[in-house]
Amino acid sequence: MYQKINTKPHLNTKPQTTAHLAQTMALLNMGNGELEEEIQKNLASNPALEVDEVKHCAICGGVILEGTRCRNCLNKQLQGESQFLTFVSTREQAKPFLDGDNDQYFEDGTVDTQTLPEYILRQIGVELGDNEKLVAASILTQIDEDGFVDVDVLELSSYYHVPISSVEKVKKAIQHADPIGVGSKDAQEAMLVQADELKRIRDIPELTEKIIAENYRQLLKKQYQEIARELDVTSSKVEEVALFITENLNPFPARSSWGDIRDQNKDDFVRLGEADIVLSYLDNDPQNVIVIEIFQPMNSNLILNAAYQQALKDSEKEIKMKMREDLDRASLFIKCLQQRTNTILRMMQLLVTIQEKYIREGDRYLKPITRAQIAKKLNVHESTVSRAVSSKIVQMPNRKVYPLSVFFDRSLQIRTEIKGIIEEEKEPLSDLQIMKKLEKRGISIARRTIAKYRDMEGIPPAYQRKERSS
DNA sequence: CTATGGCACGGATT
DNA sequence: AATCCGTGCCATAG
Repeated sequence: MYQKINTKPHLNTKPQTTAHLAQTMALLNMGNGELEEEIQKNLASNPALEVDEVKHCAICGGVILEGTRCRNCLNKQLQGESQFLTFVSTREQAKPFLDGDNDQYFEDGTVDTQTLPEYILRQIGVELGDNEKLVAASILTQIDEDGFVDVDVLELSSYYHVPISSVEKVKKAIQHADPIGVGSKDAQEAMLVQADELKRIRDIPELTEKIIAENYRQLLKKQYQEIARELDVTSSKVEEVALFITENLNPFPARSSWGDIRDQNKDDFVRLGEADIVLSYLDNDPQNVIVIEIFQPMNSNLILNAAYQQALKDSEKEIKMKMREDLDRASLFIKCLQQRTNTILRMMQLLVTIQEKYIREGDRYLKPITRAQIAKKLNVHESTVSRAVSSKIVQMPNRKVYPLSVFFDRSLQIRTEIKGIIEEEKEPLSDLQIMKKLEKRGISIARRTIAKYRDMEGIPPAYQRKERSS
């Protein structure tokens, strides 16, 4: 049904050669971040490849004059009876659709590794001696994109011939510099530093640091009652601390924002503004059709360098060979890119039709599907779907960001069902009782599995759910 | 005796 | 071939 929308002859689905095949697969595997690097690499190494200043719609090929979406396609698709619209957009065009409140060291949600270390160094430079500056620089070059670094104090101290205390002083200085907490080993340490810093300015809940330090795991799982039990305080005290933490501390100091984007699996965080695919409602009205936008990492399309093509004709025979080769590589690369976009596009159209209810109405309506089923419907190999899904990030109409694999989460639906049951319960229900309730609704799973799902959602066992706030 | 969590097995999925 | 996920069994706590 959706094939009708895309009647673009130059987008052949079947790869021609093995080289084509290999490259397409490689590209498909990449998220936009990697893809951008790959494109840059090709641009740099291949003179036959060029960036086109004129923006073309990747679907209909028409020129996009202004605005964010191709009017041609919009109109054409609106006239058709499709339940959704599809676009291929560039980052620049997409900006208004992404959350744009990034601060100075952010562009597209990633840290500019040039400026963050410099920024910090400038702050702490005055209070450090020359040797200490070297140590600071060395630490700062090692920080990762989250601003974390595992400082090997001993090694640094012997390498730069400074006392261990100096290295520690430097580390402390970095941690207390502006994005407070950078230079820590992990999120836990970063939050401790922030708590420490805040303590100087105002009062903080008394158990804050103890809980971060000793009950970190439970904290992530939101098992407040359990923590309260262990520390022998009321659970409202613990909740107070938890609230304070979410409101005032930032586990990823080098990132600008953190909110509901947290996945239950403790280290699974997704960055804002990094989406490869954005789903939204037309004109932001939930009544309207869903708009699918696939992002290209570059702000323009790639084309063959016309001058280079021209030059080929006038060249000597020996260079001709090499130039010919460059041109071939360039056009192959472009083809593969189109292929990648096209595959993702087709897949998204199918996914959105299947999971429309989930997208509009939430977790309860996610249908459990597998990549293999999608592959069958699209007539591609399942590994192709796997690649297309992997390392892609999708932004839902409600602006939440998830890995594309949410569409294939087999248990999400049941998990929310369980959450619902527990929220409505009067008396805490044991896992076994929940199981029976689920069976009445036509869902049959093992008792053990309920326990697992509960755990994933961070819900404590029945005997700890005695008093409910709310 | 009941409720729950740890470990590990086997089948499905990637 | 590697990984993920549901499940059964068993130990432990209450």
